Amino acid sequence: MKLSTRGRYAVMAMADLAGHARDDGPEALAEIARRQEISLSYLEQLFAKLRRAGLVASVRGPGGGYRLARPAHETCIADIVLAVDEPLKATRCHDGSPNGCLSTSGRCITHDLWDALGAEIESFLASVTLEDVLAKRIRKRARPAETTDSQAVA
Amino acid sequence: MKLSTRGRYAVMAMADLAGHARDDGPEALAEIARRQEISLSYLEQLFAKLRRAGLVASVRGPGGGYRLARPAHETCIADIVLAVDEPLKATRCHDGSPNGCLSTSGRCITHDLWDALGAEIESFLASVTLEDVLAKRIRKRARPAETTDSQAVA
DNA sequence: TAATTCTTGACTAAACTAGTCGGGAATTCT
DNA sequence: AGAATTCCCGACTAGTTTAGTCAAGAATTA
Repeated sequence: MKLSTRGRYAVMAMADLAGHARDDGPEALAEIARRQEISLSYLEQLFAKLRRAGLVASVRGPGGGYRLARPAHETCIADIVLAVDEPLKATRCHDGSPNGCLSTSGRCITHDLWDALGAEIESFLASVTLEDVLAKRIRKRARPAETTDSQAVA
Repeated sequence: MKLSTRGRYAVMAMADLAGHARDDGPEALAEIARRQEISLSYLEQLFAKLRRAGLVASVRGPGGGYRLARPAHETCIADIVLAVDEPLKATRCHDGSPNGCLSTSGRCITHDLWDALGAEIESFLASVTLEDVLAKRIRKRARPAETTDSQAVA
């Protein structure tokens, strides 16, 4: 799971689309571009990927545009990010882990750590839907109490 | 909180240092570089930042090297990553959020989302210490049950 | 047929990553 | 003192990624 600005632009645009979807009428990219202050050509690239991933459907011609392929409460943020941010090529780890292990031979000391972090991020983003974002229903997950005495950090 | 390979290299090196710390004798960077297959010059850059952040102490001259400034169970991963990955300059959000909001005016629709994600990542990395990594004591946090019917995602 | 909108591919300036290189300063050993 | 070792620091760089631009084309509607 890669986290880049591209993914964030995609989520912004999808949230905008979800918010402006009026009964079955598609929304033109130009409108989204204007509202979200993203260049149209750049948005086109993002939506090409979102369409290939099956997250949006397109309608051509005048009055055309894009609409969500599934309702907002069934489209999660992880899907969007994964659609536009192609999985990072593991430069070093040859252990099949896409989460950033850097050892050249076998699994490195920190392998499990990055695995766990990747799972953490993905599970969080998979738990939030577009509807949640629109409704500002973002759940901050409470942390379970510490077992070791590691210290808190800003 | 930025997540780059630089941060991962730093954590690898710190874990190596923690694992090879023998009673008060400092460990030379050259050894860490050799074991972890990281270029020495690059490691020097990383340790310069780690030293400025107060995570390691240096000893010059023959027999010198670096040692942890605090015991391994008091050094958390978030500290290490924050020390070497300087906070990303917010290209767009002017709302003081360092977590990736992209709106040019005020807080955008997805502002809270990235805020929550940043907190999630940081809280996870703050909960893991170097000792945990060495002991392979990585806790995968269980996810609370869903309240909405958002779907699971690979 | 003309206008609108999506679709695709090639190209690009700026920034960032992951380094390299060269010299210098502190310390210890002989 | 002098040499070796190790940290310290800044400048430089090839390659990649980001965030676009530009141009042409295909589908649809009026």
